[in-house]
Amino acid sequence: MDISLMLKALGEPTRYEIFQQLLIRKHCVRSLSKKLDLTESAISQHMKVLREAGLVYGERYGYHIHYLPKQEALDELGIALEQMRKQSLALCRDSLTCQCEFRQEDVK
Amino acid sequence: MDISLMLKALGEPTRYEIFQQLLIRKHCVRSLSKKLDLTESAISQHMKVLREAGLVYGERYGYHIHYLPKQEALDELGIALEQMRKQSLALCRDSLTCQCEFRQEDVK
DNA sequence: ATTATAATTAAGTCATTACTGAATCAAAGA
DNA sequence: TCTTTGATTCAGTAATGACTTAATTATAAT
Repeated sequence: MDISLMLKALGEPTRYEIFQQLLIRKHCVRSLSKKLDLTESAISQHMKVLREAGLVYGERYGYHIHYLPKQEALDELGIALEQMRKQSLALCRDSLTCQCEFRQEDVK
Repeated sequence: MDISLMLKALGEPTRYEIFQQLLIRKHCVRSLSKKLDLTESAISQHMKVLREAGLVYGERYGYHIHYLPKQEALDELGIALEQMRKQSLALCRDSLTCQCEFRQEDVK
């Protein structure tokens, strides 16, 4: 799974809001469209992005499709972030500096 | 701190790459510019976005400014994600369905 | 003070993308 | 099978934003 792709999907404010709504309860496209005051078309397109990032999936109930967050995606994201957190802590401890190999004379 | 803003900042592939580099060691703008093959101007603009999202900060050493990740930001992001993970788990357990209040006849 | 250097800002361009309305599709229910 | 309904796709538009070059700023070193 592609962390960068997930972040890109969630980095769009409307999609982040959609995702937050899905964490409260499952929603169909129309329900989200009403709640966020956007066309069903717009919501559907956002769902596609979220789906392709592996963040959500849909279950059909009669006429509706209920979308909900994908647990494994959140697990993966959590793991990735925990790793970053640890890397950052290590960096603080070791205080590795950039040697800044490049001076102006090298540039031209 | 604004989670959505952080996700937006990291959601851009180049900025994500920059941030990954900063997790390895501190970098100045020129160093990143060489590594990612972008102008210093472009890097500087990305740094501004990352800085304003609270994800990085800079320390001056002589002529250079060394940028590095901000620990608290990663902590906050981690906490937010852990909460999402738990919400998602609860949702699975309770299987709260969308009532789908809106039918076609309501729409027009 | 003057000079050197890295970083930032400004202005403009091009590509990406979020959105709408209309048309189409796919599954459900009769 | 035929109809209904929700979701998706298509085509086009407007806004956003990533990037470049050139100009400017701010700090450091002499």
